[in-house]
Amino acid sequence: MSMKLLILGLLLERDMHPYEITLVMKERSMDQIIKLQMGSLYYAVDKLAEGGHIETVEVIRSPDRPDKTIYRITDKGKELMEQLILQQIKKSDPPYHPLYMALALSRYIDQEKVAKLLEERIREAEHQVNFAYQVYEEHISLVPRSSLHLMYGRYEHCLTELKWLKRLYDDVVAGKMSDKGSPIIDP
Amino acid sequence: MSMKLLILGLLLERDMHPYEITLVMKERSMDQIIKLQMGSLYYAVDKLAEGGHIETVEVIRSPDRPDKTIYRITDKGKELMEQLILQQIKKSDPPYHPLYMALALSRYIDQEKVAKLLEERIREAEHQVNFAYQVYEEHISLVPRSSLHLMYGRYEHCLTELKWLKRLYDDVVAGKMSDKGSPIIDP
DNA sequence: GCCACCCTATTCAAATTTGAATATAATAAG
DNA sequence: CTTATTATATTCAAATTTGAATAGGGTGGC
Repeated sequence: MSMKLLILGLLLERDMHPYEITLVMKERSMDQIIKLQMGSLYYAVDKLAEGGHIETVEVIRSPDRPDKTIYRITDKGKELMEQLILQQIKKSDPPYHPLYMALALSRYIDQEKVAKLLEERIREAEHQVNFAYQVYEEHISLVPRSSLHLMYGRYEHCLTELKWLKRLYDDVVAGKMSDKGSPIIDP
Repeated sequence: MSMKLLILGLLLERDMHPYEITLVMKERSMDQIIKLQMGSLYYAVDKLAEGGHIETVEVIRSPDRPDKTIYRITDKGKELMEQLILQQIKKSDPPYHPLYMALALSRYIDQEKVAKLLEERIREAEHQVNFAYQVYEEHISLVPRSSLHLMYGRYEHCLTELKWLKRLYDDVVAGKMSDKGSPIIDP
């Protein structure tokens, strides 16, 4: 659903063809917030077009390349956008975290392997934190606060994740993952 | 994938039938970490059985109810488990957050509606934080640290989310979502 | 000058997830 | 006593996501 929302949001600014949407997404590092899968994008565009929420402006044909189909958002599309936004704000699935599951079971396997991988993860998480903060800082005077909240929120979530990974790592190398009885202490 | 991991993990403790797995999941509030959809569960069980990672122990037939098929994990299944755990730790997609997208676009629509929904969200988030903390506290002396990290991590993530929602809410009621130029301040 | 890789643009089959339907029994609420 | 909800157990069609395939053109390096 949030792919549809993204498409509608971008078409609000100007008419585009699907591939162009991917470019804009990358430019604005939106691909960090919503997974950019070509298949899903084209699928969502088709569905929106079927439903009359977006419509074809023109098809650009050139002999060597695939046709470009440029779309525009319709009034129906703008209504759908409002609905989708409200719907998304409303529904609050808890943040599912695939690593949680893996970590709970990780004590059954070779702790050295786990530690190695966690190190990599921590390094990546550090990059993500830095990057997210940079993106935030660079946009302070450029984008409306709604977008800024998004960037700052991403920074904070990444930071929370990083701290968690570090605690895990410490326990793994200390061989404590199977211990019982002691609470987790914040650094 | 993490559904398969969950199934393998639980079958490690004892043989079960799929429905029983759902019960254990709820008991341990694992349904907060991984979405519990019956369809997905049965699908994953079928796939695991097909691949020889789990096998049928017995089928209990009773006249009035559907048959219960009880499964056990195989050696091949234990190997798969190790692989899946390492794989999950390795791959680090950034935490996709569907609300981010919605919020970035929310300034285009009626701010009062947004504020109302955010209030509800905040209330829910508060419950989640409290619940997550309770779950953590109650398990301190009962489960190994690997599981405890999971619970504490969940608490922290929920807390980060809550703070974020509150900042958003403040800006929405102050009508600042379209403003530019000022940084986000932590409370 | 050619090899390898990235860019442009889209399509497709296969895997997976979703959401609801099925059918019966037990328990609770009024 | 009757109606509503919850528990038992699984299945299925439809929607969606994934991951890779396609196919020609441009670009940088050696």
